[in-house]
Amino acid sequence: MSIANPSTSDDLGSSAQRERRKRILDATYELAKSGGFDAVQMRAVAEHADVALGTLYRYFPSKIHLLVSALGRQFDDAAKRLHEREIPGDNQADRVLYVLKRMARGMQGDPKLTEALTRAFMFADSSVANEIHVVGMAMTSIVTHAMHGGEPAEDALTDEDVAIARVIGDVWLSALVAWVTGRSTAAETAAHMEKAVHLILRD
Amino acid sequence: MSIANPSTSDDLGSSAQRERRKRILDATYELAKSGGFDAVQMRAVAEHADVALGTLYRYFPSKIHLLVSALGRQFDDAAKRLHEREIPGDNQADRVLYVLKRMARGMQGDPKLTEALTRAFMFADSSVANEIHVVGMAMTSIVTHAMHGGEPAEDALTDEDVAIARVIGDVWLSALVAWVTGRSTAAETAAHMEKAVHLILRD
DNA sequence: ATACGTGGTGGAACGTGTTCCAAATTATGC
DNA sequence: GCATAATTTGGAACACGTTCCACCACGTAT
Repeated sequence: MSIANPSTSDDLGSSAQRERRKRILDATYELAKSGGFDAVQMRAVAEHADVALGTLYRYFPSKIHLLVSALGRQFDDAAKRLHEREIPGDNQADRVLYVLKRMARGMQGDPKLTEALTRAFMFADSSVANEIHVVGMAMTSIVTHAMHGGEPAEDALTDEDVAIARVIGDVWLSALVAWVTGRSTAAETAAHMEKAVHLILRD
Repeated sequence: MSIANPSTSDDLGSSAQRERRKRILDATYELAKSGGFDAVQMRAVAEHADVALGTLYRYFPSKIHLLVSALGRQFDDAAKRLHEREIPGDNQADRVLYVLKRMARGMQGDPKLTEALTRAFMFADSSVANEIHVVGMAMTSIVTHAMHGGEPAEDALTDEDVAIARVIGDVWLSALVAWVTGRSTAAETAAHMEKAVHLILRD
């Protein structure tokens, strides 16, 4: 078995294999985007990516792994993009809210995709720990980066900072689930996040 | 269709129907307790509750409805039990933590059950809104009750109180998911909750 | 008492995630 | 180039959630 840990994107595999892996994630992305969680059917993904079903399962041992990996790729991209710029805002709360709203806007632009990825994330069990960890890291990194104003002084991260970022991430995740599952509107979600961030980050 | 809204426990149905409903929820509970989410198989629930599969689906239109209803029943019970007593602790944070730890202990005693109910809750979509609402209400009520020290002055609930309780509930849910899915240990979860509550409730 | 209608029963059937396997293809060491 | 191992393929098969249907049981109005 040569494909051991597909969660870290850089390592492993011949170029043909990296190609296949990318095709699979792209197909997942497309299907999720147009039809949400239910539309990401393993047979459809395989067909779309032009691999056999067995191969798909060799690369991603379950639908959940597949979707969470796709989510990880997306979060990584988002984190990378955000790290390139300074975050506007005069205090931590404003900057964090700026970033969260930015991400929320992106997600609301692709509700089906967001639904698929969020559901998968919430449903994942410990066998998906690696992939989940990637997502959690990206999330925390995004929030702490915003807290610090986008300055590259990332080394100044205290435990306190990380704890705060994790709490905000938790609230964000819950709010996301509520929105994704149709239990609250985008506006309610935004208001709730605003309240929460001000509660947690009282500069 | 006479069984319209089984989420509010009091209404509807002949005694034979209430009986059936209870048997179904009990069977769900037992199966979840011993085998978790995967063990709650609709055929097994039906057999255990001694009803036909079709009948089960008439009472609960999906596995998710079923599990979330079971969760609602459990939260209601927990809320009722907690409302009967005074909550020890000198400030809001202590009291809330007391309650959360109490609930956590209960849940850790039945990890499989907790896993089943939490997964279902996270996976529920808008068609389960009623049942979800019951759970959310119970959760908020538990936290606000703790904040106010168990005094029956529940009328003094401000919007602020409710918002705070909802944020705490969010963090709790995220922490619960992390624990249930094996991404964090019970101790980590407890520490995280402690941190979060102190962050949010600085008396 | 009888007929009617609502709800329950038993079981077949379908869709989709997942597993498995033999054959075909590709990669690797000599 | 060839032998051998590893990977991919195509497709069958299985499990479980869900749907459907023909039939039965029981309470109620006439």
